[in-house]
Amino acid sequence: MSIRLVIADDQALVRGALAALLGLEPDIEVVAELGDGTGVAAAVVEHSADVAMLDVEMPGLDGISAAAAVRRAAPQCRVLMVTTFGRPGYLKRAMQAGASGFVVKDTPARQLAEAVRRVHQGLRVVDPVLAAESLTAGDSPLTEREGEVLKAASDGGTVADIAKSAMLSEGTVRNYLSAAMAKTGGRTRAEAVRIAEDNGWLL
Amino acid sequence: MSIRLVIADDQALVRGALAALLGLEPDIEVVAELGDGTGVAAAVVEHSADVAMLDVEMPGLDGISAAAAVRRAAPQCRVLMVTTFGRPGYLKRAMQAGASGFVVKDTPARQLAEAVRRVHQGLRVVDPVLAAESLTAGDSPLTEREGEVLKAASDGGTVADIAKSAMLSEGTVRNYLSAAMAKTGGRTRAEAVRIAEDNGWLL
DNA sequence: AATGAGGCATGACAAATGTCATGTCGGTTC
DNA sequence: GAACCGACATGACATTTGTCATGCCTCATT
Repeated sequence: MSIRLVIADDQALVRGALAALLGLEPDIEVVAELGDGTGVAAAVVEHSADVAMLDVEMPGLDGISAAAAVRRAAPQCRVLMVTTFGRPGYLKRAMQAGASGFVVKDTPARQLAEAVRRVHQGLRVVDPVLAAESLTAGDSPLTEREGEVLKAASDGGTVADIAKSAMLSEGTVRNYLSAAMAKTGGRTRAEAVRIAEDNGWLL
Repeated sequence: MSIRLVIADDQALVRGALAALLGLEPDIEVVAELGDGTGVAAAVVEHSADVAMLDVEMPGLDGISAAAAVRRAAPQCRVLMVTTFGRPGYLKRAMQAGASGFVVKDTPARQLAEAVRRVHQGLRVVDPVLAAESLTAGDSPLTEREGEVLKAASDGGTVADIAKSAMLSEGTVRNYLSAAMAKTGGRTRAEAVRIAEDNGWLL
């Protein structure tokens, strides 16, 4: 009885490579490949998949939301997150969203297949380097609103824009940005955005 | 006589996938794989490669500089650029640096192999979608200094930082940023940076 | 019930940023 | 050679941004 696997990744080349490499394993069968997160839960149900391998960064529905959707729609299906960048914050959020494993993309193919098997058996798989970083970097220090405002700022809008879209006074927006800068250690808004992104605090 | 190919890409999975896919072709032989741009020219010389396949975004030496280095060190070796994002500006700069081809990563494997062959024969290969975008978006409107300052700003530094590192007065820096914003159409520094990056004007 | 901690929200003030008018230099055009 | 154009460079001025003191509200603790 082979493991039925669904793969979602926006980069066609990576998706194809993953499918080809893992499909070679005798005990793994790739039943669906998706280019974004929106259809993942449906595909899992349709093909009664055992494991879903999801990229964190995807257009449409992001990987973490997709993971949550999969868990809701098919609780028996395990989720293994695969990511290009090892942002520590993603790890914790993915786990909270119900993922069973979290590995980075340049893991050797053998270990990827092994990770799929472990996850299928109900074990947890976490890249050790990332786990260590996660402990060091810890959670996001930003409050909900702070993160919200900083995310809006990351699109390059002015304070006035953000204030309007978030229904806040301009002063309040500045205050949140100021707090975000203090907490991230950045000296400018742009720096704060960069630091928060690098740590996976924005998504 | 098979085509001797060198592959450089920072993502191990992609690099492996490219090597595996292209190595399957009977007339292509992958003689070296690199994870960054610094050693590419040396590897090309050492293995007397016919074609170098380079990613644009790489740590260390970027793909475009690496392309130029390859052309200098081994003029008979053709360069094929492969990129994740189709930034129009990269295309032109890559061509000026001596590349013979430019394709995006989610091109089907067959066409990638075909692109390698065409390049090897001395033909030029350009992704048609990208070529069209390149004509629309055109060249970077930024002058040398404007680009330089905008690039410095993209790292999140303050005006004072940039002024010091570029040996310019603060007023001058502000002026360049202002010009860059006007030319990109961005209303803030951050927006200008984003637009310039998306168009491949910064690298 | 009182206390205190923390998130949310705001406005006044200081500091940084963005805009503009101006000037120099080197190359092109007439 | 004169006139012109564009890139480079600067300082003065208006606008925007970042900091701070303050107040309100909720929730957990005493």
